[in-house]
Amino acid sequence: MVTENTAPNGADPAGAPARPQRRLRVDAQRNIDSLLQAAKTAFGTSGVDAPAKEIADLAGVGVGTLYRHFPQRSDLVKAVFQREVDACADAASALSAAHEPGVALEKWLHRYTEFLATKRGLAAALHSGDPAFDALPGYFMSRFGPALGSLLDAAAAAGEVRADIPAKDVLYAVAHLCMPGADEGPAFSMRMVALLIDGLRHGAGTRDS
Amino acid sequence: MVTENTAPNGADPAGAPARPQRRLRVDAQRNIDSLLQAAKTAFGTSGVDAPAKEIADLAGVGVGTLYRHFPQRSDLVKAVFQREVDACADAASALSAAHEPGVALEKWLHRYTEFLATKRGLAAALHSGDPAFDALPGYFMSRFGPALGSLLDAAAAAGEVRADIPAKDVLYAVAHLCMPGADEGPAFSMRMVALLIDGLRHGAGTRDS
DNA sequence: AACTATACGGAAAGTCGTTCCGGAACACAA
DNA sequence: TTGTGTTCCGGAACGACTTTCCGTATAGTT
Repeated sequence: MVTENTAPNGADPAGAPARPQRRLRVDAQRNIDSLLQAAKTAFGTSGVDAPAKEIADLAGVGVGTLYRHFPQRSDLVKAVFQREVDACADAASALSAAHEPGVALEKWLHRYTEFLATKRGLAAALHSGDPAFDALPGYFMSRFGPALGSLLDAAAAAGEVRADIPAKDVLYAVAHLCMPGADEGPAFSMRMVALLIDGLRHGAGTRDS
Repeated sequence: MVTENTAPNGADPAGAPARPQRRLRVDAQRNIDSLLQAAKTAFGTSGVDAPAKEIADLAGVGVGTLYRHFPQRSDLVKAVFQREVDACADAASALSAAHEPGVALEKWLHRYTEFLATKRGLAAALHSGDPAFDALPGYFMSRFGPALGSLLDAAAAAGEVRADIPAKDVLYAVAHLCMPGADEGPAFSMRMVALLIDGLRHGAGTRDS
């Protein structure tokens, strides 16, 4: 209670990221940014179990600073995850403003695929049973669902894609495509590819096979 | 090369569990059994990351003994996993011999569900990208596929279930049902439940909906 | 400029995984 | 049973990493 945690956000991951109660000192904010950037990089190269020292060094700060802002390791993982989810979700409206609906949709799906590609290690952590991560899948959907939903709606309104596919299905389909584990086998992936290529884009009203 | 690894089995996980080249000393075999039992328990209570000391204490041996038989942590995980897969798969023929085909199938599915329930933590490890675990999903299928297949065939021959459902689909369906993460949501589970209840058991020839 | 609250850095302490080796236990033969 | 060679056990020792702690440095304020 005394020294209130002034970490990036004190809000629950599922809710809107509330503004911190007290404004952070500028160096603190800068270090937090550096840490998140460094953590993202380190997670990519050394996995989510990258040593704290490695992350701190990469960020150019001491380990004490890391633990000041992210008392638990899961806090750092959550923050990185949310930051990247936000970046990817926000890209939707930017793309939507800069391109035709169909193009925006296509570009965003590529962006989303990139996002998934960097989450190979994180996915395992998310499903590891640690209750600290319970809220993240919900956050994932709450951000990506509407983001893709509006792209899909716009494209459908422009007659470029069919309108009967829920955003959620597309999100899951692509997510499964990018998970080459031994889950469903190639057949599942093929079905999903078919859904995306054949079903989504063309057939805005007609559909064979 | 000099001191050949005399761990539980030197065979590849996907193949048949070959007999060790040299016979183990009885105390060694006993300790291996204790370790596997202890590891199973510890994995259940503390997750797959349970401290080595905890497992060794539970087995009543020193940590040195643990590392003698399972030089890598993944070796222990693999051994526990395979042992439980084997136990569950072997239950199929036992049940088949002791019960009517329909009952045997039902009982085995319950047994399989139990198996999955204890693998919550293991599943995360399996998909963590560690190449040591790459072969396990294949082993999983190579044991459970035929086991369930024969149960399914027998039940189908007795006219108690329909014959057009591959064992693999049932395995995946139940596996998904038992994974309450944020993967597919309740709708997916419902579809799978429907497949199992409605599709599998009744409708051995007819099917509504 | 002086002052205070906040934050930084890295040393130190604690925890856990892994290695190592002296001694105990086993298997086998006589 | 006793002897002998081999295998195996146990836990201390070592190293890597996580986490805490506090003297020092700096941003923000008057």
